[in-house]
Amino acid sequence: MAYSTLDNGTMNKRVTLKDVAKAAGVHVSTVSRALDPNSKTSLTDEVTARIKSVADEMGYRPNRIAAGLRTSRSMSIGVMIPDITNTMFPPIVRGIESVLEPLGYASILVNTDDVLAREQRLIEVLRERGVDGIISVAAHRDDPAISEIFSQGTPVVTLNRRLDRSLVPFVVHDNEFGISLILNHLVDLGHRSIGHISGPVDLSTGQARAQAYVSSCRSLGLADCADRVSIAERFDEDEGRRCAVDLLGTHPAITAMVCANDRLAIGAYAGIRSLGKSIPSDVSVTGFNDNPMLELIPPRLTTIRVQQFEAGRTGAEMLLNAISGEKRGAVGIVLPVELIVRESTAAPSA
Amino acid sequence: MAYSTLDNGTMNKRVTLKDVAKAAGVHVSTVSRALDPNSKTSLTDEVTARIKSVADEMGYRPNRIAAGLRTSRSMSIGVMIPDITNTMFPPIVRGIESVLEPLGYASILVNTDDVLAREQRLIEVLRERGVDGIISVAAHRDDPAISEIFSQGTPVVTLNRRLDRSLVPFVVHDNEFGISLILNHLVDLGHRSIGHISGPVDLSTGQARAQAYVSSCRSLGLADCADRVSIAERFDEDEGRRCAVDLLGTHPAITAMVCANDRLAIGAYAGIRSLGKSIPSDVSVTGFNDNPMLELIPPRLTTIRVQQFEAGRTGAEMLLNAISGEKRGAVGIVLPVELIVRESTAAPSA
DNA sequence: CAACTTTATGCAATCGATTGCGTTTCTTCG
DNA sequence: CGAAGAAACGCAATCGATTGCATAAAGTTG
Repeated sequence: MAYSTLDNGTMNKRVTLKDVAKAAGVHVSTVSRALDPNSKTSLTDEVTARIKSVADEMGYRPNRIAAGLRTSRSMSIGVMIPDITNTMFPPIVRGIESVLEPLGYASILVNTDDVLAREQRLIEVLRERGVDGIISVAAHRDDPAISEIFSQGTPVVTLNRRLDRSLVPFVVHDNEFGISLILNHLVDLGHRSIGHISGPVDLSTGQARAQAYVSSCRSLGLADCADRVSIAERFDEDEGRRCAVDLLGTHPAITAMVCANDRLAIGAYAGIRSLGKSIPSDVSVTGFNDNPMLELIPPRLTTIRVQQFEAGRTGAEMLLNAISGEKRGAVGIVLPVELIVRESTAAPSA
Repeated sequence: MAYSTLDNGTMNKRVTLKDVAKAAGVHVSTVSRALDPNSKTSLTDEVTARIKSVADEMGYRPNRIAAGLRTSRSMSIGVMIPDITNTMFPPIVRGIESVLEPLGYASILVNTDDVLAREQRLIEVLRERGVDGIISVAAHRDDPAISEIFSQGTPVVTLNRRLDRSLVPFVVHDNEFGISLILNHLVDLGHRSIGHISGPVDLSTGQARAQAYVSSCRSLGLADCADRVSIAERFDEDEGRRCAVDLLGTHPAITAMVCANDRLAIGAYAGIRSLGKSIPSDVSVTGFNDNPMLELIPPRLTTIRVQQFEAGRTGAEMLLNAISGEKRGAVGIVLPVELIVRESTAAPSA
C-alpha cells in the first residue's frame, strides 16, 4: 500500500498524531478532529475518511497519557478493596468493570487491608495518577480520607459500606430487611433464645446489622436476645469461632446464632463444634452475603443473598454521573436482598 | 505559616511545580530537582530543604500523568487475569502488588475471560495507557497478542501459564513433579486403574499436566492408564462433572481420578456421586492448586499445593528486571510444589 | 591573581494530544 | 459579479514535569 514504507510492523517507535498528519498531508489538529468521534468542528467526509485510513494503515494508537494531560481526564478510576482474596469482593469488581470498561475507563485496583493509614496513602497514590473518580468498597463509618477527597470535589462512591452522616453517595444492601428476614425465619422455626455475632462496629455493615438485630428482636418480643451479642474485630473465620465460643459460654441456652456475614458463620461452625455441639440440631446458624462455594460446605448455610455484581454495576454508574457533573440523583441506593434457606437452620430440639 | 495564603486546604486547584517554584522564589527545574530523590545535579542543602518545606506546606502532589508524558514511563503495569472471581487468581494479584506497589507502580487489572479476541483488545487498551509492562496470567500456548507485544519490545511476563516455543519470560509451577507426586501417592495406595481429567490443551497448564500424567503412568508401568483421559474444555466444575461421568462411562473400573485442577475435581465429586459411587471408597479423586476453602468441603481434597502469591511476587520482579533493561536472568522460573494428602484418596476397595 | 575547575541554578525544548481562534476557500444570494 | 456568511482547516498555546545545556557564582591552583 501507499504508506507501507511507514509501516509500524517491526519498528517499535510509536506512531503519533504528527506522523499521521505528515503522511496524510494535513495538520495535526485536523487529524485529531478526524479521529475524534464527537468533534464539533466539521471536516470534509473525504478528508476524514482519508485520515482514518492512513491512521490505521500506520497502526496509529492514541496516547491517552498525553490526552489526559491536556484534558485533565485520565479515563481511569480507582477501585479500593479491603482484600481481593476475600471472595466477597471479586464479583463487585467485575460489576464495576462491566460498565466502565466498555466506556474506555481503566480500573486501578488497590487493597487497603482495612487499615486506615494504608487507605489514606493509597488515595494519595490514586490522586497523583489523576483518576477521574474513586469507588471505595473499603470505607469506614468515620473515614477522614474519603470525606476529604469528597469535599475537595473528587467524585467518589462507596459500595457495600457507607459513611456516617455524610453526603458521599453509596450503594448498600438492605441490611435491615435482611436481618429481619433471618430473625423471622428463626422465630418461625420456633427459636426464642437467639444470639448475634456482630461484625466490626466501625464498619457500617457491622453496625447496621447489629442494630437491625437489636431492633428486630425487640419488635418480635425477644427483648433479652437483644443483649446476647458478641462483637467480632474482623469479618473472618477466626473471629467467628472466637465469638461463637464466647456467646455459648455466657449464654449456653442459645439455640440459634445470627452471624453478621458468611465468614463469621463458617467460623462459628468450628466454634460450636469445638464445644461438642452440632449444627443445626443443637444450634442453628445463619450468615449474610451468600458467598460462592457455600453450597459445598456442610451443613449448607442459610443466609441472605446480596447482589454484589449489581452493586458494582450500580456504583460505577453513580460514579459516572458524578464525573459528568450530574447533580441530581440519589445520594444512596439500597439494593434488595433475599433469604436463602438451607440446612444450617432447623427447629430447636425440644 | 508564611505560605498559608496559598494553602490548598479547601481550594481544589492542583498545586503544580510552577506554583511551588513561585512561592519558593526559584525556577521550576530547581524544584523538580529538589524533589527528585535521585537527581544527579546537586543542589544546596539549604535550597533543597526550603523547597521541600514549601512544597508540602502547599500540599504539592506530583502529577504522574505529566511526568509520564515526558519520561514515557507511566509507572503503571497491566495485569491480565482470566477472571478475578476465580479464587485461584486473587493471591497472585496480591503477590504482584506486594512488590510493585511499594515501588510506586499502579496495577491496571483486566479480565480476559480467556477469550483471545478480548485479550487482544485489552492489550491494546493497556498499551494506549502506556503501561511500562504487562503481566499476563491469561496467556495461551499459542498467543499471537502476547507474542506480538513481546517482539515489539514491551516487557512481558506470563504467570502460571507459558507460551510454546517462545522467549517470553514465565513463572510456572512444577506441573510435572506435581503430577508425579500424585500418581506415586495413588500407586502407593494400591491403585492401578487410574484416569485423568485433563484441562484445556490450549493452555500450558492443561497440556503440561496431561503430558506429565501420560509419562508418569508410563514410567510407573501403567501403560493403559495413559489412555484413560477425558479433556475438559474449561477449568470449571461443570466440565469436571461431565468428564468424570464420561470417564466412568468408558472405563467403569477406574478407581482413581487425577484432575488437572481443584475445580475440575470438585465437579468430578458431583459426577461420581451422580453415578451412585462415593469418594474415596469407590473412586479416589485428586486436584491441583490447593485453592482456599478446600479444607471445608468434604471429603477434603488431596491436591498439589502451588505458591500463587509467590508466583505473583516472582513474576513482578522478573518484569521489573525486564523494564530496567536487564538482559541476563532466567527466561523462566519453575516454582516447587507440594503434595497435600487429605481424605479424597484412599486405598481402592478390594 | 589570572586562568581554570567545580558547583549551583536558570533557560527552554520536549513529550503527544486538544482546542480556541484565525485564516483561507467555497457558497450563496442580492 | 461582489460581498456576506459559512465551511474547512491551520496555527499555536497549553497541560505539568523532566532534563541537556548554558550561565553565573564560588572555589582551586600555580
